[in-house]
Amino acid sequence: MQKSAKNKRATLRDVARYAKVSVATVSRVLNDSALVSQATRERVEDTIEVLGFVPSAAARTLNSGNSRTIGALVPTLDHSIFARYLDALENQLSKQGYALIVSVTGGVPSVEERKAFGLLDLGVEGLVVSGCTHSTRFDALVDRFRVPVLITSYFDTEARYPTIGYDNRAIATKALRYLRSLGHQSVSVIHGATDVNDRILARIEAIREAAVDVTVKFWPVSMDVPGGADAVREMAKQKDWSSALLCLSDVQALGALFELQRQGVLVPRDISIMGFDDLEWSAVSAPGITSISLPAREMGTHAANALVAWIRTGERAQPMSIGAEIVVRGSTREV
Amino acid sequence: MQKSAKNKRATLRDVARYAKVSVATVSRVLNDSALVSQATRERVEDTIEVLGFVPSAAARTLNSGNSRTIGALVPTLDHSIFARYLDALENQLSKQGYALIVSVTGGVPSVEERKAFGLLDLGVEGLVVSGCTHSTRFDALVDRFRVPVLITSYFDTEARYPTIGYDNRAIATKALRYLRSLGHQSVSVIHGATDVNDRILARIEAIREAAVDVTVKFWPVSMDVPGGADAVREMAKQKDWSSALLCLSDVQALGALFELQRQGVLVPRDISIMGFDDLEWSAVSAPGITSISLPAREMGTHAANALVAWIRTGERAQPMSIGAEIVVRGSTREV
DNA sequence: CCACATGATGTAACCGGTTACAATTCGTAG
DNA sequence: CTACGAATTGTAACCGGTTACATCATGTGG
Repeated sequence: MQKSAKNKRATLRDVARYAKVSVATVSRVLNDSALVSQATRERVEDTIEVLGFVPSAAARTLNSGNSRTIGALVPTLDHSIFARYLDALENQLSKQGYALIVSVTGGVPSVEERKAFGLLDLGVEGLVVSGCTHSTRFDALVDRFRVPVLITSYFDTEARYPTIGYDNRAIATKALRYLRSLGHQSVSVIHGATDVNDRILARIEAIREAAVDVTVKFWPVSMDVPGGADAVREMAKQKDWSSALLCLSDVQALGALFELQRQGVLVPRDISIMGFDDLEWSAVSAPGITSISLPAREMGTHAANALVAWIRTGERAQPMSIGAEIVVRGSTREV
Repeated sequence: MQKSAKNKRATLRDVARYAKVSVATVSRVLNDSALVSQATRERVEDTIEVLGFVPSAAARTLNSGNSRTIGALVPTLDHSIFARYLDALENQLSKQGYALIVSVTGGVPSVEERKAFGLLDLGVEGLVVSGCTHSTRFDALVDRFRVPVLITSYFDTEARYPTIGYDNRAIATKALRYLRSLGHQSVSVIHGATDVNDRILARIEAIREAAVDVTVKFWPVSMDVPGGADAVREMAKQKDWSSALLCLSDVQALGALFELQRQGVLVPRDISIMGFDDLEWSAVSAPGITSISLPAREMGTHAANALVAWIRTGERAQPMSIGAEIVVRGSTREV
């Protein structure tokens, strides 16, 4: 094997040599910058084709300084809210020429730090972080890399970074008020773990502190369909029934609904159920589940736009509250 | 402002100058390569700390040649199978030091080509592509970049690239056989669009060609919960009932179940329902839906391992079939 | 026929790291 | 006291592009 490496990719210099022009000319052709004669341009393009030349992203990044990637940190992909949000985020970023690098943190702060470092180390131009409590080490990291950071999934003008998301406290209060307006005086709140999920935490705090004349009891279970069923079974065991169930996630609401049906309890005649997230099947279950619609796609799109604008202009993004609406369906009734 | 740029990030040369050592020494400290005296090392580390120096990924990539990223092409993130698969893929890649860049194609070949190019252009070291029909332009692209490509979501030893996934034909046949074994002589197959989804296509073909003594009728609807309900409504309208419904996606099965309940048809007494994918709520609906469990996580993990091994060793990955099991629940009965 | 504008192309430095190889220092065996 | 080798550290080339600036060939007005 001669020094002409066996199957390394061709470089710009190879093209230049082969086409008998200078590297500058090849570069000009690549960036179709004005001043190259038609004849030369064609010759170079042919050579590029023949050699199967492909410019190196790393080299380009090295002198332009931008990697055209942004990083997203999410607790999990295996939850439709995050998946849908990322779907929209990727879509919008892609339109603006950015690629999305996804890192899953499991909601664990130490993992989040590690993954954030990995993303920054890779040279992402910005970071979007979803719903987790951030550490001072994370902040130090961000300071160091001087990179725009956006927080999503909750809205808080006081936060260290611009937030784009739902005002979880307001939403939760709204839900509780709604149930109260239907006449429910006692509400059982079914929710997931609070230690790794500050969205849930915010909702719970708001409900606890709400100046609404309702007796509230909290039922912590896992954040999935079986969790909702578990909560109902526990209520049955303790013979502790409220007239309304407020599930801080629709998956739990579905589990609760199924379990109540299994036990012969009629919804909404005997018990009303209200969920959060407005997942697609919440509209089609029997009865449909009254829920709070969180426009995850909208959040993703806005986050993409805000972050790219921030990167382009250098002006810090503004916090943005994404509205959420109560979607009334058959699972709740007036008492 | 002097030439000492205002707030550019510090470079390795800055550190060298400031610590009064050579660039080579700084580089050695960074890669904690053996031969640096303790004193020098500490001095350099302090300087790095003081200047807040952060090595540039692009520069590293430029001479090492590897970007430590791999790209994934998926039709959508907004579907739990893909989200779960990516979750596992990211997890496993991350363990091996690779970051995951996600691109969503919507199942459109032209978009797939464009996004594939974007990923390759970014310098990904490998590509994992899920469930879409690939074009010759895509193949040309891959040839050109000489990058390992893995196909997931279906299994086919004849394919142009190594596949890691479910043998959709075998699975579909298995499902049909199962229904036949329960005594069903006529089966209505509810499925999504076939033009953008070759997994569904493979299942349909297998069912059509299966040497099983069953009358089959196909009901194409949208691939979501409302779609399943639509199919049932259409059956009601046409008064065209089979004793069993085979839904090629659990979301459709759920829609069908809800719609049947709404119409007062009892499952499984009047009609049996069987789904695909074994989504989490399939276990908790009332009745639970008999389904085919597709271990998406397992597929993601295997794909990650196979691709990384391929990149490391240069040896083409072997195709791998991921098993799928029938999970029997209350929605099917013997007739 | 010459001066100068204009277009096309080449040269070489630079981006920020890595690394082969040279150079220097120091300890100590001869 | 000298010499040789190990331990450190420095120099400069290189990775593969971009780009400021120099160079050169034409063309046109004076």
